[in-house]
Amino acid sequence: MTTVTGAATSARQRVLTAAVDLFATQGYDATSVTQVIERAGLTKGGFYHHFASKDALLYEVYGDLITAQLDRLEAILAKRLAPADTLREVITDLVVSTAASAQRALVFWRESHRLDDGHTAAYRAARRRYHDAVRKLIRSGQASGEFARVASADTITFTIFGVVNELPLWYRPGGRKRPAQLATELADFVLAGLENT
Amino acid sequence: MTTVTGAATSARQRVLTAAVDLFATQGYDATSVTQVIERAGLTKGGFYHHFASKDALLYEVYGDLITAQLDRLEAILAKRLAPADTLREVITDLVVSTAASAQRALVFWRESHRLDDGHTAAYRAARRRYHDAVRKLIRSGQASGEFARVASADTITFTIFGVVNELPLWYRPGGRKRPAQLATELADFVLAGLENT
DNA sequence: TGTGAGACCGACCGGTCGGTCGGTAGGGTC
DNA sequence: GACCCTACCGACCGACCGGTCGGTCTCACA
Repeated sequence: MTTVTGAATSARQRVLTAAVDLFATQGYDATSVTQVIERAGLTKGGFYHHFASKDALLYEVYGDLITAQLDRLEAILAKRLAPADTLREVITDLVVSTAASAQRALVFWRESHRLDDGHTAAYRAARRRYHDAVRKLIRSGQASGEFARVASADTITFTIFGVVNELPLWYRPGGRKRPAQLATELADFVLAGLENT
Repeated sequence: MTTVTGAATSARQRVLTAAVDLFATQGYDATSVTQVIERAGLTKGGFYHHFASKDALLYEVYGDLITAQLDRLEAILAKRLAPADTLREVITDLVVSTAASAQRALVFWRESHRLDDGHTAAYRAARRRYHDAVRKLIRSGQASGEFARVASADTITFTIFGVVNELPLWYRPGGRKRPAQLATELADFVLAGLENT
């Protein structure tokens, strides 16, 4: 009922915004299409004119976030910096971009297990691609002797993605720490753990 | 329909087992009571004879996992070991106990946002208690100079719980690495990052 | 043999869900 | 003015949801 947005935003955009809000706070299943359209200020018919299904909406919520991250990953790798510098840049980008889209990241990540069909298989593949790149990076750093072998590349990779994926759960945009500072701290900590003494 | 269990298991236990399985793979909302009872091999009436509601079932799934973890935390803290040794024991217990109850941990943690009522507020409090204890431990280690100040205690705490909470997503009981080894690697890595050089 | 209690059954309830569809309002084009 | 197309409306649909309830079966104990 209460249309939140101003005059000029498109119905489609209003639906997306409302859906992210509701999905993030209530979860996907617990949010009805009716709730979404009430907040977005349109009707069932209008909704289904723009979106094929409720699932399609969830799919779109995540949208290009992961692919944009992947693009920037490739750009960082292309610079061919030393492993430590590469890893620092990768971690920083992950933290900053996840914090910037915290709500969307939260929704998709919490709900992604429901989406094993072809639609989202692409997203999961992208996710794995990112994961593999980081692991390979750590492994090569360990092979060259730049990184310590204190733990396996797998475990360290899971650790990095663990924090990053959970970040939407505790990060608050207005909080004391800026994303850039979080990123620096995390990179410092990870690289300290990898330091070859 | 297909009752998975043998003869002697109680209906109540069969329901719990079936529910954890289904919740873990499909999510709580997407799993109907009918699905649960079909797998457990009883009927609606039987289910509601044992459980007050579907919510109560979710509540029970997590059961005493977190409180048992909390008890062991207190036991470890009571030993009053050096921060590094304490942290190692804490991490080991977290990893091993989470791996041992991976499915249950996954369900509760993914679904816990739905449970803001009094029932589960206690669980969230326990979780926070654990979180605070680890942070305090790191902070005191940093204050005494045993740990490096490479990153804030907050960030390091979030990192530890990040991996642990995500562990149910990638850990496979039959996998190559035993939980104890994972725990050792993680503790090694964290402590390497905290080492004061 | 009688009786009471717990375990369990299954038809049924009101309500809500995601999704459909015939219709309309308005603007661009010829 | 006739036409189409896109955006949007809202009453409606069948399916299924969580939960109820009167009843049955079994068995311990009297």
